[in-house]
Amino acid sequence: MKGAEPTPEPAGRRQRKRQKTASHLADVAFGLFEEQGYEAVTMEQIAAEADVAKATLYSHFPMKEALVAHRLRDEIVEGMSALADQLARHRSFVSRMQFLLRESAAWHAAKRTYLPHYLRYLHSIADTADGGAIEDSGSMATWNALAMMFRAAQQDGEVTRAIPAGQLAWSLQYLLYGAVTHWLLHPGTDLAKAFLQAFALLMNGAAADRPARVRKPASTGKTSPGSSR
Amino acid sequence: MKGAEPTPEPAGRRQRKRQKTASHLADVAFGLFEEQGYEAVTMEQIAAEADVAKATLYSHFPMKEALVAHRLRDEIVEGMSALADQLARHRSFVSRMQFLLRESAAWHAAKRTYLPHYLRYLHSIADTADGGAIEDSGSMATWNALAMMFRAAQQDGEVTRAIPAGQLAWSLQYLLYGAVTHWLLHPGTDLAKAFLQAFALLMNGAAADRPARVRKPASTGKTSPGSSR
DNA sequence: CACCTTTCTTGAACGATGTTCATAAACATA
DNA sequence: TATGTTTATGAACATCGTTCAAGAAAGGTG
Repeated sequence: MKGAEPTPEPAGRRQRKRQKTASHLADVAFGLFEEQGYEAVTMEQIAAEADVAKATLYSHFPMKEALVAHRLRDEIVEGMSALADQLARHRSFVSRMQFLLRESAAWHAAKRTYLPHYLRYLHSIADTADGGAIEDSGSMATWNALAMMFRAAQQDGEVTRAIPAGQLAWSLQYLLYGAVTHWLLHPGTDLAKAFLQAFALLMNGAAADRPARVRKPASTGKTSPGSSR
Repeated sequence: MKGAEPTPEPAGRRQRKRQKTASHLADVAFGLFEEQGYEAVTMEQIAAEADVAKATLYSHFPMKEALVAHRLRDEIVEGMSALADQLARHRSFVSRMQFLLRESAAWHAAKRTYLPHYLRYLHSIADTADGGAIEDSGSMATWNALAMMFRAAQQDGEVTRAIPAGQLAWSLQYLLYGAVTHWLLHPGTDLAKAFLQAFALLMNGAAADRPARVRKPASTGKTSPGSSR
């Protein structure tokens, strides 16, 4: 029951060994996290437990949050592939996406404690403009899947082709990010519901259904007197 | 030319003095930032320059990013009020919003260097679930303005009433946040354009204009008279 | 005015983080 | 096998953010 390996054969043996020790470190770290809580565990502790030097640990994971990110990224990737066939069973794009969002919400709820640290990590690599580091930043897995789904929906005529699928994907991702943030701040709210609402908004838009109904032909004064907020 | 005071009369004299020293500290910090760059300036340096103890500085601003946030929040608030009358000149909601987004994009471009730190601050107060701290977190100013605009648009019939204005406001905010993040990572892209595209997406949605055109007639024999919405 | 209470400031320490560097080991290539 | 490159090591280091007890200042009360 060791950590999964989303990257099958990296290249040389060196790279493989490096990834192996990385996974080992992440495993050890997660063991300590679940044992004593994330905050209570220090980097030195992790290094000692894994029997490596602190500098070695830092060469793999520059921050403590990166350990969380490593694990969660793996989980996302394998979760995605696990859901692949179930996704294919759904006929329409909307149905597929709603299923995915529900699953995603459940996953978020399960990993709730680690999400703040994961998000902090994602945010931290965003401003260190590393360029290359973003390519496999974990949220890329989600992004790729979403983009593929949007692209397929565009070809099926369910989604407009006027907007690139990639742009739709990250638009949805940021809407979901907002929902997660809100949910983390206000426990008890329904994350799945928020996800679905965000998706519905993205699909249908916020414009009034009937294009600018003739409200206010003159000074109105018609019905609905309560307009002051 | 001192820092503005968005909070006119807080309450007692004590509170006022506290806010005054806070503004003083932020001013001193910003002077050093522009002089030596954000990273190069340390908290001890700021405290020394402002002639207070380090603990005092930390009691006002728990992190270095909070100094940036304090200043930018003030700028946002006064910028909003400065734009209020210009906003009122625009007739339609879409026109108003596009104007606001263009101005906002220009402001972001001007403050570019500080944005990563500001965003990091916003993100940091999100997971410390302080509850009360969020109420005046600076992005609240933007959120309030957006929510009011959406509410007005709903009353004018330009925006659907099926979704609360507040929800629309933070949906847009997270879309804009995504655009800013993307822009910070990829300089040279047009932020104003991205803002306007995000807004257009929020308004019009991503669903295909013609509901499920008859692509792939084999599967569903339905002639699809367009009922998906 | 004298007194008490609350809040803020101060200085100094502290642990943890993240960084640095020279050295040694492991590996790849020839 | 010999050489060069990547990685691991151990130890030191600066800074950050935090903590604490004690003093100073503002506020309220008699």
